[in-house]
Amino acid sequence: MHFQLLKQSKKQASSPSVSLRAGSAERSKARRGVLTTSHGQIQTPFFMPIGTRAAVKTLTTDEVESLGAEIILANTYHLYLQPGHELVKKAGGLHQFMKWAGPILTDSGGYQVFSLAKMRKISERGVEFQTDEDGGNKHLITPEKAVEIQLALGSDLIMVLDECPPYPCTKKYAAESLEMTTRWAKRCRKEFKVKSQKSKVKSGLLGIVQGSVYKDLRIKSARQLVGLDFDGYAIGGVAVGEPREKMKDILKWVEPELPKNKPRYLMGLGKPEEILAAVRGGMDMFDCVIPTREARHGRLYIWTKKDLSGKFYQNINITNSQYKADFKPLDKYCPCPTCQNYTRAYLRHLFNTNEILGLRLATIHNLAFYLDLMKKVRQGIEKGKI
RNA sequence: GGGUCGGUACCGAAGCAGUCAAACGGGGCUGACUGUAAAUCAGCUGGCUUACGCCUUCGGGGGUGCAAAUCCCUCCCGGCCCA
Repeated sequence: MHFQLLKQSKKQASSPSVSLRAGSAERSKARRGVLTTSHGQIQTPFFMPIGTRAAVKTLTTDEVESLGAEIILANTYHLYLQPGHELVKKAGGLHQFMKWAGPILTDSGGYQVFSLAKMRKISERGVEFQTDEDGGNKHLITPEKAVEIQLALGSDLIMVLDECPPYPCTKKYAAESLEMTTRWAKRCRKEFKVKSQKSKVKSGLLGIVQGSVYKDLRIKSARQLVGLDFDGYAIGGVAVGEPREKMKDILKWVEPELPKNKPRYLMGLGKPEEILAAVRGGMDMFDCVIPTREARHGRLYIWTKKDLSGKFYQNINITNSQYKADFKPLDKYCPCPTCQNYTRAYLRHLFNTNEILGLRLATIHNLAFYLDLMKKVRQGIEKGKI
């Protein structure tokens, strides 16, 4: 794995045109780069559609690719439970198993254990958990195991196992959690160095900065991880319920600690304006369930203008009665197959009658929106406008 | 013609004298989703009102009773059975 920043435009400074908040036109730290993996290059900043269980829900990989995605995210936790990483390995690796030729990032499963395990116990060893999904069996995922699974899957970008503390949490809890996450990160790195030798895929390993909403803890976490020299750094534990302002603060504290020549990944984000703000804050990688999940729930993102100035999009609920006889295309600025071929009234009808096609068309559009957003972001950076 | 069961809000369906504007489903409306458990979850769904509350409803009409969707009489409509 290799990351290279592209030459920045001279007029880099502040960008009034994309200032998200009047009067807060801070200097943009936006970066354009190229991330090279065993499965191809990715232009940064980028957005990763989520294919948790080796599928971007409702779409084929051909479709995901044609919408402009260069990388997708899959999940260690889910694939470990089903169908099992050994089986995926037997299938020739995740890329071959799911017919995705491009790069894949796998999340470690730390977040899932935090968000959805029925019963879990976190200890120095790792995470013990039980889940209904396999009939209530007990599992132990150690940092080493998380790496082993991801290597077996053949992932291009591997995440360390971390603990994602809930919000709110006490400073004491956050501090102890962060220290353990660092120790886990160290173990992951060790395991990775040994085991990745044998794998065909030249994977990268990314550390995850924690520390909840506490400035000194966030900085401490970042420094510890940078000291361990990972291939990239993620900021985790955000968008877990904390106020918006806190997230901006976290970014502001952590970013200066991260090496310039490594990719930065803001995990789980976000709304278009949050991604834009984070790009300006120096982040390169994003993933979020918003476009795909909300699509399945009828929430669609549409452009209100061609550039990224001001309020550039609208988030509508296609099931609203106002679209009943709206025969306009969903989004007049969008080139996606959904917008080129179908009307709002038809989409609403599909949702209201529970036709599966509605979920697909909506997912196609929302992903197109997010991927186009990133394209505009990249172009904007190149022109020094972001 | 006789018998019998039934007619409840948009639909289906509980309730069978007071705690009923009336359970529960569906449908409809609105909202939420941020390292995907969930094609999921939440709220509203007689009228007026922010609310307290008030008003109009349980096929139509008429009774009994302090009080009726719930009891009685009658009419209308529907299902089934017998002629």
